[in-house]
Amino acid sequence: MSEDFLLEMGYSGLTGRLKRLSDAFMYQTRDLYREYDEDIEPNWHMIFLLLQKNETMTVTALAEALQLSHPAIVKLINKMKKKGYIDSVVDAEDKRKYDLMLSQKAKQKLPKFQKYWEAGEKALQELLNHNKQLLEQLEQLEAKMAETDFRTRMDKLLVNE
Amino acid sequence: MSEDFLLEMGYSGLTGRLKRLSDAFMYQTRDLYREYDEDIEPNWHMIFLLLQKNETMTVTALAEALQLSHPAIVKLINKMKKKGYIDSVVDAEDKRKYDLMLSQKAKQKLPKFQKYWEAGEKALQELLNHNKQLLEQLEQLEAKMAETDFRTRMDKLLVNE
DNA sequence: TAAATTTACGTAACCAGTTACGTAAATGTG
DNA sequence: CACATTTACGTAACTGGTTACGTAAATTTA
Repeated sequence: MSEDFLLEMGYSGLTGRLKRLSDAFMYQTRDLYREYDEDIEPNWHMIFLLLQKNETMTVTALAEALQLSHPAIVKLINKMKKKGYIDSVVDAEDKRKYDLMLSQKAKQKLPKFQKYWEAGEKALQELLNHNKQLLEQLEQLEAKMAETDFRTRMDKLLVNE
Repeated sequence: MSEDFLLEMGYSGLTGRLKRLSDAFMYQTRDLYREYDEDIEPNWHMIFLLLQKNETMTVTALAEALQLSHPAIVKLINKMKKKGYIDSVVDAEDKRKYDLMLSQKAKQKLPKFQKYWEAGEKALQELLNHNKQLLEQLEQLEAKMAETDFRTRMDKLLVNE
């Protein structure tokens, strides 16, 4: 038996391999943060960047930008608040909304965090042989999924069989 | 603001995009199974295939073949047992081990399941434009990660800075 | 302007993984 | 052969997502 069954399985193994890879990146990044005693999580990265770029954003705006569900953002934000990285105020014009922004602590720590993020980016570039082929392939796949998603394609294939 | 921040972020967005993609495949496949009233989960696919190929396997053997932790396999297997797809007997020679195998129900349902899996494979081929470039790119990435993982590469880059 | 609808956010319950720890069986060793 | 070590599996607690449902504020509409 081979050492990696998913690799053997060609197309059918793809989804599992994507999962394994994304998990590996996440766990390894988290390990590194812990080793360096930083109380941040890997998936906060993009939240930090978005709030750095946009000053204030709402839960919904973050969810759209990252294409996650709003409860996912709520969970993230609550943890970041608990650690003191996020401040929020009720929106003046729409009391349903919270305007989220980086705290002083976050702004102060950002330069340090940036070093980790840069290291991550460089490590990724190494892993991808400094070319964007994988990125481009993924972009094509994402575009195709946006046209007609996996579910719908399976459905059609099952019906037309 | 762009509609997809991760896409904008190049290398840094990659890990999030892998996560999104693998989640999308999983959720959409699960939806399809539910629509067709099949009480199976997406991640059982490879377990079914492995047990079809190998007759009996232990928890550890499955974990190695799929490169998952053993508790992950235990959880999977318990659910599959609960649904009656897996039988297990204590190994005759080593009482710590369970020999896992497909139940009669599983064997009988396999041809039906195979149709879903084939549809999934075809849908994936469509999404990949019937070429294996993405698979190959991923394989290279996996090989590089096996050489020196992401964590170690980040570490080096941080130290040498 | 009153009522219906939509939007923003929160909560609960679920699924998929992980690491850390514990126990019992098998194996290695003095 | 007794004891120490390793291996196989199980359980608990955690992270990261999801969908489904509820509530309050804003907006639309009759």
